Amino acid sequence: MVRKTKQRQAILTVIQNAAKPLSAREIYNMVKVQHPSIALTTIYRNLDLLTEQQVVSKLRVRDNEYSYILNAKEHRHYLVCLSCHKTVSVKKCPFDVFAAKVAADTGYEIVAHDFQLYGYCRNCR
Amino acid sequence: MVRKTKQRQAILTVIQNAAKPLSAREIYNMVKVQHPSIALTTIYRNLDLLTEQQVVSKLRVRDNEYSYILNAKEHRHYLVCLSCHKTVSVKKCPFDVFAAKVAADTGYEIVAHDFQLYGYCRNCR
DNA sequence: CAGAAAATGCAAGTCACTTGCATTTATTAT
DNA sequence: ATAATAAATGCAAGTGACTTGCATTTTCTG
Repeated sequence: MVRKTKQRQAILTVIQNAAKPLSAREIYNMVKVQHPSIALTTIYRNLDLLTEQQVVSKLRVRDNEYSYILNAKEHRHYLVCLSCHKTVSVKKCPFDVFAAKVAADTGYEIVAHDFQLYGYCRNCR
Repeated sequence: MVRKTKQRQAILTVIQNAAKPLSAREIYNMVKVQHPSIALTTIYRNLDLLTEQQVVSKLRVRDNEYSYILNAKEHRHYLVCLSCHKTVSVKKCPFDVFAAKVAADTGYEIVAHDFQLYGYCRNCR
């Protein structure tokens, strides 16, 4: 049973209002303005929960560096600028078709995929 | 100037003889048999170097969990069993065609991508 | 409104990886 | 070969993200 807590709502509000994907630390700092006593633990626990519930996506910005973004209605992938971290989403996931073929070839049941693009945005080029 | 050291060669040998991708810790444990005094630091430094040189690929098994695999001649992607970690490679990278379109749509210069499939192998299903 | 379960905050812990630095070792120029 | 020098190593300590245990607080349900 998942309860509606002030902390959880504050975290979600921050993510909803963000112009870009935020790291756990950034979310922590922003939520702290309204909830000075909130613990980092709470941020992590809620981000895990929200990710499980598919409310947000945990996005890998680079090795061991993740940020969170509100989920679009449909499955999305992201293109992250290596310089300024500006992120845009890619409309269509090209892999659903591909996945079926790989499954047939390998005998694996494919249940998930990661796909992430990296580059430089117009400004940073 | 990159030198040929015993440690570096031992690390590479371990990776070459491995039947599956190995984590830094696994490599450390295996190299230690021949080089008991080797430091974990050395493993990490060499894995970074070998990755830069594109001798090996750093493969993300899951969040914050990486393993290393000898590079094939060509660009590859991998399909990892979530249960037993058995890994197979996917022959063709489906992304090259897709990339040009995304670049045109977004104005980004795309320099890298991650693509990883997850599932269950025949045995684990 | 009471009781039970869920969530929080705090402190301490873990784990992978990094850094600084003195020492060793591989290459090179002699 | 040998000495000079630059790279690589090993060790110890540090970092940073995230986790865990536990007592306390809060939400929800009956």
